[in-house]
Amino acid sequence: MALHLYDTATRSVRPFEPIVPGEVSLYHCGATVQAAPHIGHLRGAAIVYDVLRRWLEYSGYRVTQVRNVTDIDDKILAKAADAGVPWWAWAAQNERAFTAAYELLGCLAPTVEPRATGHIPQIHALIGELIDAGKAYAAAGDVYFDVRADPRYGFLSGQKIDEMNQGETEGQGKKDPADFTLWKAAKPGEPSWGSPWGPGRPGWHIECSAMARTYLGDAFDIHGGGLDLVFPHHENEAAQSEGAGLEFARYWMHSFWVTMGGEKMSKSLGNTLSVEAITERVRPIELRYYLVSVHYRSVIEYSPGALDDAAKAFRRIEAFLDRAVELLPAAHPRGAHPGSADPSSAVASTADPRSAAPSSAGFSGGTPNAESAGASAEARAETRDVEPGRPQTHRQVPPAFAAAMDDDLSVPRALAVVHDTVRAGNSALDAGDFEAARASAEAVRAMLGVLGLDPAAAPWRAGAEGAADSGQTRALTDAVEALVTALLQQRQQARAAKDFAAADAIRDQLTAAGIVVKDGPQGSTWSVTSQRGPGQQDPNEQPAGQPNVGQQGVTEQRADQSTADRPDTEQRSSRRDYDTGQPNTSQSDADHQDASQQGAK
RNA sequence: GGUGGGAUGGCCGAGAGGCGAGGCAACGGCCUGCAAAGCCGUGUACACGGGUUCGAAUCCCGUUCCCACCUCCA
Repeated sequence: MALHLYDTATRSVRPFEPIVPGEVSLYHCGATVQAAPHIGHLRGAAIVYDVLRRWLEYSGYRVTQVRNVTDIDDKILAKAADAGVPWWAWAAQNERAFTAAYELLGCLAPTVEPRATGHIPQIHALIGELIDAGKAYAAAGDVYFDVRADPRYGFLSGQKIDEMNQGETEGQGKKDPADFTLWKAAKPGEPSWGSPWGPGRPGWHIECSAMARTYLGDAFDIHGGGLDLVFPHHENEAAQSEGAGLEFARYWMHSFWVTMGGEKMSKSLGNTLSVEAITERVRPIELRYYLVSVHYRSVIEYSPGALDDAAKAFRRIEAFLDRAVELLPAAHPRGAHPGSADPSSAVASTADPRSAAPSSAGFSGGTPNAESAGASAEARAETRDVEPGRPQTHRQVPPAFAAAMDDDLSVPRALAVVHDTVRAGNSALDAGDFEAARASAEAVRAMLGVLGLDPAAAPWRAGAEGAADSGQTRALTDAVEALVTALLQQRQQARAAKDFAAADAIRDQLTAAGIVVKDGPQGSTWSVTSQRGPGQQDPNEQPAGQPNVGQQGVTEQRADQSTADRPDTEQRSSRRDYDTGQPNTSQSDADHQDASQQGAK
């Protein structure tokens, strides 16, 4: 089954057929940078489309993704004025906040991220064409779109001009209250650009029509945005572009909102939740899992309990990957071949100097090529066939996962496949069936990659976080490492001597310090956890309030003999490398993030 | 007033005429020195009332409640 998408314009799921075979042009509305983002923005303006783009790319399409930044509008001017800063400073500051949040949540950089103010000439051109076509008219320095001149007006939202609540704007010179502004005449003290109709600035909507045309042409495949943009924003965009004779978008996608207390998250209601507030409670990757785990056309009613559950569900997946790395025979010395064709190893060895350490415990579940031939044959048998001619550079994903994703991005069903695969992998691990376990681990990583949730991929893996650590933090980490290792060695001796009281006392001591110890056949491992895990939070607490929970650490250390003299130390996620040694499975998914975004102008 | 979306087991959340997605929690078991992790097992869920059907959470009619858009919004 090929990709099917729900199209708002037809209110139905339609088979996706791109204009140009093998390529997809995607435009979706990013932020109007009037304030800092909240998690609703991140889902609706970024993560949903990031997953779409990743799935399209996985499916072999070349994707051109345009996510705009609207950096001039009434609210920006008003809020900047309130704050006593220039409007452009206000816009830039918020844009940075959005960018930081997108990155924090592992969103790939779009192909281009154009700003409205960078496209004034294109806007002028479009308005001129609309006037020439008799679809727009100038009045006292303003230019309006003539809604009555557009027979199709309302096709997207189902609104009828005459049925609408006409709580309309101050329309001096408007022919109809529903007419909307293409060009706003300058008011004193406001920024303005010269134009054929006098100085002014673009109205809302026109910038998207102009930018979509600039980067994607007269017709493009998918237009997306939050559901609340359907009307008037997208309706008006379509009217403008079609009015100028452009075909515009073939599919319209709309992501649902995030609610809190049953109501849409919004500034005016004050029920807004910043990324920062949430990442006090869970790690960013866990927040992403939460946001992604609900179908994009369902509302997410935020609750701390649901967030915690999601984080736990994700940790289960992660734990399997860790376990696989730990238990699978390590025979693929990471870092020993800096020139390896495997990008993940290249990234690892440059981004994290510590990864140059000789194949330390738990670092690799790789296997020599000889036996992986069989494994990959097996893996292939149960994975999706990629269409001929499409790049086959990824690990492959189980057919059920692909089917779910193809069915209007049914991520919840896709995640069920992930969890099923995790269970199968854990069973295989228990049974000592390494080939099956390896295949499961590979499949899990492939699926997570599509969702932007592969813990070993770029934004989440070590270096990034580790490198930001100060020397002092590093020293602290080293100290903890040494102390825990020493205690664990004592405990090991006590256990060997069957002095379980002493052994348990040590474990209790560590537990009290927030360190969880796990005994396994290969020795004990430990990890840092907060004393009050997310699950123990009062579910009724005000989530936007002061968070008091530390991050769930994911540091995993071996405490067996080989660890004692291991020179490198680990900080939380710095040792995420789940490469299990499949030959030539390049991780293109892991690479995107490294290409930094040049596009924003 | 117009236009949409929704109500699923203790919680989250898929599904969409027959075969109980998945996760979290709980309980029992296996494993473990004990834990942890993992695995196996355990739940007569589909707002309410009618109807269609051999069969309905899924279709139809009605009812109740919730939300969104029609003004800025991801």
